[in-house]
Amino acid sequence: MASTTDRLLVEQWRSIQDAYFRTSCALDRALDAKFDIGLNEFEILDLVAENSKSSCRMKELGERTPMSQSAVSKVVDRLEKAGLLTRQSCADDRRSLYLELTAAGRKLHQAAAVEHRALLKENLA
Amino acid sequence: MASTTDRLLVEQWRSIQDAYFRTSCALDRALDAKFDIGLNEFEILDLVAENSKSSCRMKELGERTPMSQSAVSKVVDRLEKAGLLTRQSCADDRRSLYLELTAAGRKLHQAAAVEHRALLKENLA
DNA sequence: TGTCATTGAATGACGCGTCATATAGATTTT
DNA sequence: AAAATCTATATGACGCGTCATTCAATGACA
Repeated sequence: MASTTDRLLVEQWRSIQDAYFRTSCALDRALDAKFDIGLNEFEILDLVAENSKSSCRMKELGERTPMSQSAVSKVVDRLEKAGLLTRQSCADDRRSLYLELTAAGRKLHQAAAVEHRALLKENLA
Repeated sequence: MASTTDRLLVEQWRSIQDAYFRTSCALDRALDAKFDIGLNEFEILDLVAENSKSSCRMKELGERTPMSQSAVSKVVDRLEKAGLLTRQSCADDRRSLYLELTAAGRKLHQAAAVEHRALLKENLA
């Protein structure tokens, strides 16, 4: 054991970890510094902005993100408290909630997205 | 804005995130279930096991891992409490500490490493 | 050699994510 | 249609990582 295959695997994994850490830290810091939101907050904003025309959100978000359901719920809490989006009850299923960006949310998202893409470009490949 | 380049970037990033999450969660759960240690604990064990012949550890670990210095300190705390390694003071620089696996630590590391490599093989590429 | 800056490590407060659970509303079963 | 089950979300306890700070030991420099 401790074959060269294993060593290569471990090295590959470490470099993935490293890349992931670098990128997500860079994103997180920049977004926090300039827009006062964390990376997860931005990603939820980004998802909501992406399909700002379809159905009951919370649920869908859970499917489009690796975050757990409760994490999403808490991120949305913060975004709502920050006045960036609203939860609105859903007529056809009163358990569900629609999420909608506020004007402030849309504005912040647009600005932050520019930064986000730029940092991705810098950090990926 | 919202160029196709940007969309591609974002997709690339999401797939990296996804891969990272899947792999690290799988590792974390398996290691915790079978050996009662988390992924970070294993990685420190792995690093210590790797160069079990050289100098003052804590410091070096900080350089070989994306974890912060204080995170490393706390992981080592847990490993020490679990009886898997020891901190030993360093003759030539009394601020530094040597880390050494205990017999139990070595044993657990060997078993866990097999699992770890197997899961990496499953999840990468 | 006495000051001043630097370095290795530990610690406490804090934020966030996870798990398990709770709750209310939907759906199915009989 | 009542009972049982399932589904969408929220919540609280808890663990862990980060930041800022602290402390002791080292090194530099006058």
